[in-house]
Amino acid sequence: MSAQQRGEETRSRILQAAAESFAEHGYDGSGVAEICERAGVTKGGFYHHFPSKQAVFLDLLEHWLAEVDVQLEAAGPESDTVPQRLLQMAEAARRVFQAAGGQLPMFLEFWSQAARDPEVWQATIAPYRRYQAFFSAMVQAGIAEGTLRDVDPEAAAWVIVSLAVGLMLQGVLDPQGNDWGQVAEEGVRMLLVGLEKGR
Amino acid sequence: MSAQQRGEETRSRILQAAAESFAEHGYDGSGVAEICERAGVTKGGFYHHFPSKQAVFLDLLEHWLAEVDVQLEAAGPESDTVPQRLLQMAEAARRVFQAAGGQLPMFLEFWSQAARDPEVWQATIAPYRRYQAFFSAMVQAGIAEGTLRDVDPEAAAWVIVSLAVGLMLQGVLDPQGNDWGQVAEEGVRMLLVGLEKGR
DNA sequence: AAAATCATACCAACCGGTCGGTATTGAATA
DNA sequence: TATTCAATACCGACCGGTTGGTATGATTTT
Repeated sequence: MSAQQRGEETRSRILQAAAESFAEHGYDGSGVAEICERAGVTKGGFYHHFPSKQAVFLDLLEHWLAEVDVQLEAAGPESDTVPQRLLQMAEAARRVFQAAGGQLPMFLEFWSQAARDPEVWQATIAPYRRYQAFFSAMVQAGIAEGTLRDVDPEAAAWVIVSLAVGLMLQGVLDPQGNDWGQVAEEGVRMLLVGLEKGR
Repeated sequence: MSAQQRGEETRSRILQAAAESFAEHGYDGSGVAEICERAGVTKGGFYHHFPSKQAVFLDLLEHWLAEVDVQLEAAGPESDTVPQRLLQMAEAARRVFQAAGGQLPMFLEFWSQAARDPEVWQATIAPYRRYQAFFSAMVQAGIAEGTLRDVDPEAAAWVIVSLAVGLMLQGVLDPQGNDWGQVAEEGVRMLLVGLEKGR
């Protein structure tokens, strides 16, 4: 195996180990030593690949945000009406909840770090506004195509994002407490009753 | 001043100092030394009143949960119809957001700790289920009084709680980004369009 | 005098990060 | 093909500083 290839493999092992550790003990609660142990690397190796613990965290954050963007765009504009697309996305949420598995607590770590570290905040909140804009445009399209009432797209988008964030947070805190995918679906359905034109 | 009174005063000063510190730097980021300095007490005093740092945290958590219960019951059953009460609570949210002020980040700390510490989790999630039950009963009452459609009360309650949690989280992360009180109001209004009977 | 309240001094454990050095690789050279 | 040599990947001991927590003594109330 080439040295370069081996290096990248080690790097990704560190990332995964860090993700697990952060999810389990939080950012502050995770020591570099423990991450190294999980990854089968020593501190020397760790600091060869990353300049600091925070750098690993930011790397993880970026990876995940990119993933969300992909998932959002996946419910592409080529399919049916806006209400149908919204429902599709709610159904997709169920899959996301299962796929994310034990990694979900990482979100909480992102958020709680964002509340204090300006750099993390920037990286977390900026995409957030993109999501809001995304849904705002979607609602606007729905109004234009005549499937949605003439509501304020901005406001509607914020409500959708809030609902999504709330579901996520509850899914993290109480994964066994409910079928959160189903709650997402029913939530969107209820909102749609209020948003859809006619009936 | 009696010794007992002075003791209690010191105790509450420690609590408030801890709340500020936790909100600012997070649980792990807050040192006992800093809390003591803020409270004008030394470690001796601190550990006289509390057995550990975590004990202070749990105390704070309980205090706040009790406060939420009070606020919930305050939108009492003596007033008007269920839709009107829901809107009132949304309006109240605006006041809560302003009143809580810098203390809001504490919530995030509660949540992120709950994801890891079983004891904190128990104390956080149990009341949660009470809130859900509260709204479920409220929706049921609305159906009974004929102001709400015949929806599934459980599901509707989860949606409401999710929306509330999502708003709270966003209010914490991006206080300047929006008038979250207004978003709460519009969100409830939109939901109500879907829930209310007739029109 | 007994109990409560707080101060001072201190400790063992742990933290993120550094650093001098080694092992492995792969291309250039002979 | 054999040898050299620099670059990359990694090791592990170590450092200054901080942490939550303790042990004990002084002072005041009851």
